Amino acid sequence: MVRVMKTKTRDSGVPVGYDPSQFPAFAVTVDVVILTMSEGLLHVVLVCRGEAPFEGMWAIPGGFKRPAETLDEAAKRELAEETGVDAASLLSQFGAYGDPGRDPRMNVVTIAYLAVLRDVGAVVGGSDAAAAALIPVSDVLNGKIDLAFDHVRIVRDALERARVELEVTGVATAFVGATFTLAELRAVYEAVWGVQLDAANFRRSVVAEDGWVISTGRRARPGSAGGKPAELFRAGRMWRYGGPIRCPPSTEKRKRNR
Amino acid sequence: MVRVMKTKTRDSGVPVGYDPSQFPAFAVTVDVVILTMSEGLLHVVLVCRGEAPFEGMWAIPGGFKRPAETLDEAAKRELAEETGVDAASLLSQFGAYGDPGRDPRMNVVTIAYLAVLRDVGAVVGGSDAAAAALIPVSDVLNGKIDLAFDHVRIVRDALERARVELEVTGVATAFVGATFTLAELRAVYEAVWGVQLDAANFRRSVVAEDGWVISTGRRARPGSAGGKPAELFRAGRMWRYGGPIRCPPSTEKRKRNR
DNA sequence: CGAGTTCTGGTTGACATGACCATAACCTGC
DNA sequence: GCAGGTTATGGTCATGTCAACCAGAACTCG
Repeated sequence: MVRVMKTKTRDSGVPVGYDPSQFPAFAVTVDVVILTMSEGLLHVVLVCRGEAPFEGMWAIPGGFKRPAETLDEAAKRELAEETGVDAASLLSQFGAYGDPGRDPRMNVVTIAYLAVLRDVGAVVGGSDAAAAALIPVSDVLNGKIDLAFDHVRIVRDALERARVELEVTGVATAFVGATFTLAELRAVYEAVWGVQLDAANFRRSVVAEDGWVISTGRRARPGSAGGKPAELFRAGRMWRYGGPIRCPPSTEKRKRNR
Repeated sequence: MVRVMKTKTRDSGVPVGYDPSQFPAFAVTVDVVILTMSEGLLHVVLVCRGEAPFEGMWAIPGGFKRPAETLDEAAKRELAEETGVDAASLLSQFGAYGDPGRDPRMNVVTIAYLAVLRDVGAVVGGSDAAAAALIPVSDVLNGKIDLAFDHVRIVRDALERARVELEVTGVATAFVGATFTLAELRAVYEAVWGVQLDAANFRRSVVAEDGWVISTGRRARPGSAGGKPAELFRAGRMWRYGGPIRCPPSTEKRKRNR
């Protein structure tokens, strides 16, 4: 009786005994893929399951959507509960997963969100220390660490989303601290895209766009390896259409161009 | 008891009396925004609701997800039931909507899909003629036609998705027939993006990419206005990364470049 | 102080893109 | 058949974009 489009009288394909007035009940959950940079590598926040099924396996943090909250609010709540962070720099929905049998016990449809954090220390510290951890995404992608349910696929899709988000919205500053050097920012692009970028060209592209990064006048302390101290920037406004950096074309296309 | 991450013992923020072992039940529906070109304008397939609430208003076709099918299968089924089309050229999920109160009767979470069709005649004909119709998307966007539930927002998001899809996957050929002229293809870009493209440059860009369109050797019959008969093409493979045509930069940026 | 490292600006050549013009091939109306 | 309009298609050219590379500046470490 609910949301049934009565415009179509020929509802063939309906299994016998299926009563349209009775809608099937689902559990709706919200799962959050939390990405962050740590030691030059892209990491994802995972929790260790304490119950069956998949007991002891790693999984994406998440939980039930409540009837009185929106999906975005549910994602925000789950993120806060898991990491203690109130507002992520980025929290965007990127997919829904409802394959039958993805949860062996019942029908569950989950709405997946991508979150990007900059404050790594607070993440692990703020959560219940027992089971939350930062895992390199490469370990998840290459199967070194298997995840519960269909969470490997969800992480894979989240990374794909992060890649395009990085290109079109310029979310790179969400990964780094309040002030950052251009090398740090460049490391974000290189980690998410898996490419190498020329430092000089990167600087030109980023600084050229007005308001994308703002110089603080201060300088960072060089690392132990020495080198000229880098300029410190802070994030300007994010872009709606087109960030300053484009993902370079794939190698085969590059070769064809020569 | 289901999907509860037991890793966090401090589940503050949980309302008193909330029993985690009892998950809230939701109805899960799948709604399909069907876009097609008709008379040079972008159109969307809508159905007229025959029941309360929103009786007599236009709405996106959709229906309940069944426990035994995936979300993609549900979208495919709804599309087939509504239009009689078995396989759309494009059918991709683009968002989930679960605001409380979006359906006045109960908790409904809907997964929204974007479909692109080429065969306009079969769409309206194959469906129950009573209530399905092709409506120009402009009428929906500017509020000339109001939709049931939050469907206006869903259509808006679908169009936005179509815009980026057109740029990165080159789904333009999904809008036109099996064989088409470059003018037809160009009309798709112009309608979806709301821009004007130079015919000569468009041809160059499209033909340059190998395998994107394939010449059939035949020629179309010129319209009543005359003109040189256009070459007929058929669609090649779709692109995974980057179609041949880029959306031109916004006007303000264009002016800045001069 | 010298060697190594990192940052930062400059140059250059290849490529992509948009604007515009010219011509070809068709129609309609006379 | 011919004039004039219309569409398709190829050409040119100026401009902007971008990657690759080089060189100097500024720092640390030994």
